Amino acid sequence: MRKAKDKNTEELILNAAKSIFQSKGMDGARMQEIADKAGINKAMLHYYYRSKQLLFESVFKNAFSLLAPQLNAVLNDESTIEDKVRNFTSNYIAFIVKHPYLPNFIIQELNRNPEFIIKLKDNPSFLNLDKFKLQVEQEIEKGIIKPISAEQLFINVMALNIFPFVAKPLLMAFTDTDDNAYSQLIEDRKTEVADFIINSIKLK
Amino acid sequence: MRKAKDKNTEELILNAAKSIFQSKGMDGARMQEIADKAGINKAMLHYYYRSKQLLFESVFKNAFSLLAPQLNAVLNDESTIEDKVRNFTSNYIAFIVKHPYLPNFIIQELNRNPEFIIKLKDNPSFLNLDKFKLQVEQEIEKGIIKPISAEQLFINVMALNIFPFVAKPLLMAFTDTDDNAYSQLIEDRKTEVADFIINSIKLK
DNA sequence: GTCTATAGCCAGATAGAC
DNA sequence: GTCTATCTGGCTATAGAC
Repeated sequence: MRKAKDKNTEELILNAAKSIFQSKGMDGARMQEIADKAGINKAMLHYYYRSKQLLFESVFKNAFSLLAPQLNAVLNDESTIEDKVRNFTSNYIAFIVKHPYLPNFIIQELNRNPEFIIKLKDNPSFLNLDKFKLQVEQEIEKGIIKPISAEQLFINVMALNIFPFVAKPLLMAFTDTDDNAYSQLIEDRKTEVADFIINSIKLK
Repeated sequence: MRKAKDKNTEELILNAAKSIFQSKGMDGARMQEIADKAGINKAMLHYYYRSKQLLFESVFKNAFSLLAPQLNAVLNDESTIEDKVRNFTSNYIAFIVKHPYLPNFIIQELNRNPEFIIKLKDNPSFLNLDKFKLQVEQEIEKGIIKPISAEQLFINVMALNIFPFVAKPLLMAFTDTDDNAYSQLIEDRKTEVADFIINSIKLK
């Protein structure tokens, strides 16, 4: 039975770096703070990852590789659009509740450095919407859903699911809710969002 | 007839700071870069705004005061929910197209420093959802729209309108579009988003 | 592999001439 | 009000002992 203490140093550093980078961003993070969190000294960070930039990239790729596969799995399975929307909404919200800093971290750092995504797109496991597009067109033709562009539908699903996490402080202020009430709002969205989307696109 | 050159130094600095802070964030911005952009030297920044922190706060409050009044105006006018959704969507997207860095800046900096919003909430012109809530309840009762919580509806409207700007690099990659194609997607959303929402909540 | 000490640089802030 | 020059502190990164 392994304890956390058995983790090797490299992993300790990566976990500490994840936590600091995701809450403060590349520019706001301090190597000293990462070292403190990992319980080792600054020199070790450079010994294992050479520079702040390389340590950051390790954390970023690691974070991104958590998000994309889940999206792909849902988009490319054999279920109907309606089921895809329901599964995605419920699963993705549950996932992000466990990793609340993740979407904001990804979005923020991609805005800071948009060229960065070019590297990611080379990866063969990167998101591919082709199958989803085809399916949307087919269901429209069959009269199952109303006409909508697959891209717009995809953006809507992403927006409705992810935005409440990214803009949490702003939305808490606007809706005048505290942390508990806001968590409840989010919890409700696991089904609310799917209903909202399905209501909009489904033909009676 | 005033030329840009007639602007006083304080304003020059604020505009330069706006541009740099909004694209790089508080931590990524450099006073030297702001001075260069304003065409003056670093000492002047401190002469007028004392510290980086205070200069940043001026920019932030300035940016925030652009967003909130527009929201309030739409939410508190006398039109129906449907018209509110249509007006808001079309106007807000047009507004953000002109200030593309604004939403991301606000969201990012509020995440970095969530206590900051407490100061903003004290402002009497801060967003108030009471009237909107009442109106949603009334239209539900009258059978004009389907039952939905006003907060969830509000979050949905915000998410669908703002997220495409905040997550632009990510969504461009996922939908495999270039800058022009993405601008077109956004342009289409001025009506698409309103239709999407109305379809979902309106009773036949 | 892990540590302490420090090099070297860069950013925010200030002093002081004009 | 505006400038140049400089201080001061903090940060990344490395040297070198163990």
